[in-house]
Amino acid sequence: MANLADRGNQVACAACVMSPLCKSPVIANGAPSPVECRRRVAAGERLYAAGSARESVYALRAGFAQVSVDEGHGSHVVRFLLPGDAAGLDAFAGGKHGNEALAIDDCEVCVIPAYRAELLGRYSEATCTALRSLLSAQLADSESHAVTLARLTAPQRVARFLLELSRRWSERGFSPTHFRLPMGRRAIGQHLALTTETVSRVLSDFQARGWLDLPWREVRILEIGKLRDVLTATPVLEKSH
Amino acid sequence: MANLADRGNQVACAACVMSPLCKSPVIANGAPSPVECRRRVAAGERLYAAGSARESVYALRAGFAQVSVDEGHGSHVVRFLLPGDAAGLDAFAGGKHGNEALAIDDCEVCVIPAYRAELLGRYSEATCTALRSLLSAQLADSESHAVTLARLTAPQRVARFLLELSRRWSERGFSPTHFRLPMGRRAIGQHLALTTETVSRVLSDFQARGWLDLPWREVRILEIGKLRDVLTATPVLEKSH
DNA sequence: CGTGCAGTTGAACGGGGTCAAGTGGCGTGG
DNA sequence: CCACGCCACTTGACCCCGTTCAACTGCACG
Repeated sequence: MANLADRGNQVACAACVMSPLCKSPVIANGAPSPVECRRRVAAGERLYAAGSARESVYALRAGFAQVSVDEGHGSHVVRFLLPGDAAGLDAFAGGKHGNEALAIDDCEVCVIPAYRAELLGRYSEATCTALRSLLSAQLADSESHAVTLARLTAPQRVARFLLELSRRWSERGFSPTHFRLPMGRRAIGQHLALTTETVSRVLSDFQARGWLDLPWREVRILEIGKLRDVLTATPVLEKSH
Repeated sequence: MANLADRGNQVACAACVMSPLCKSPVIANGAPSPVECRRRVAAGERLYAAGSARESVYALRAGFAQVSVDEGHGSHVVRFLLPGDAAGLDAFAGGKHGNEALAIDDCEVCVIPAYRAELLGRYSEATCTALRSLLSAQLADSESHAVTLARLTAPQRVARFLLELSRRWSERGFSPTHFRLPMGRRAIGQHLALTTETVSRVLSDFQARGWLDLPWREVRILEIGKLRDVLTATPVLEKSH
């Protein structure tokens, strides 16, 4: 496995959504760290499998991963994980994971057993609240993604996808206009409910218009305003209200 | 406003997802009930508006409502609320509600201020866990809905919609084959990412095949197995006669 | 009555899926 | 070293499902 630090994707723990847990004040008072261990996961391997017992949540420290669900109609990529993102939160409800997380790149993850997270929450109201916030934020994201699938055209979906990646990278202190795009066209299609062909065509089109440059599994956004314009153009389905 | 009990949709609090909070053992020990008050909301009114401050979560005691998001591309109905369902959970993260809840029927809701829910959670681990479960379950539901939008054909979406309503009504002790369908075709379309015309056509088709009977804003499912077949059939539907 | 909205149904269009062929990078083995 | 196969991606041609546009029905309410 290559040296992960070389890839330039490693983030400080400060940018991690799980930092309220790791930095919980009760730890200073002797409570154990929520992180049981760090695991390396090679590209193509799973962080956890669908149907596996809910035991832990995961924080991605380095690398790139995707969370997908498969209910028998083909797999749908629910979200992509950047360093600092959490996965496996869905399983606080039942006993089993309803989705799986797959490493796209070689990854390094912090394994946080659920009982440890809950233990911290019991002794620190702030930590408990942080855990709820995390769930709540993912719920809002998920509902927002439904809007993408429900109401946007193919070019709008791709534009929104790129703009969201741009925002997420810049939140982590990286360039909002030039970043890696390590997932394949197929995975992008499974995320946006498009075929690989359509994803490819739209990206080619954006590139032909001079809005993007697409080196191998990278993006360089040249005209971010044009991408935003695509999003604000006329909706397709019925107008509301 | 009509007598809600007459509608036959009122549920015992035992079937409510919020009952772990209302029935929390710490209340027996003198803690206050999480329910601040009960409110009546007339059909067409909002339980809460998008962008309003996060103050409370809501449990639907009677009636029928829908949760929708509008990000400027037209509104998408994220889910329909049956008696016993909760709404407003999305806002545990930020300060504002990202979606709105609209009463389809005349409704009665329990208003549960967030601080009261959190207070109960602080003194009862079981209650805190119940709150997490609720969020977690809605997240799983939301991801599952994304699969509906991403990978199913129009007849499959409608079939799944009906089967899910059937399951939810039967969980509440009502008939799984005969229930009210109080939302309009437009709202169903906004939920499933279809036009009203398509929803209407698919329902008419199901009815023509003898799988359903559709009195005014009701459904009577006659061949529930056929609806399940539609969902499991990978190949395209063949037309009858 | 007229006006309005919800629902149904028909006809035609088009965005994106499907199928198919072609390209280029990369690993493997001769 | 090149030959070969593999796979991700691209591009073109065609087609189908669901949208769009439009007409019509029925019920509610002034």
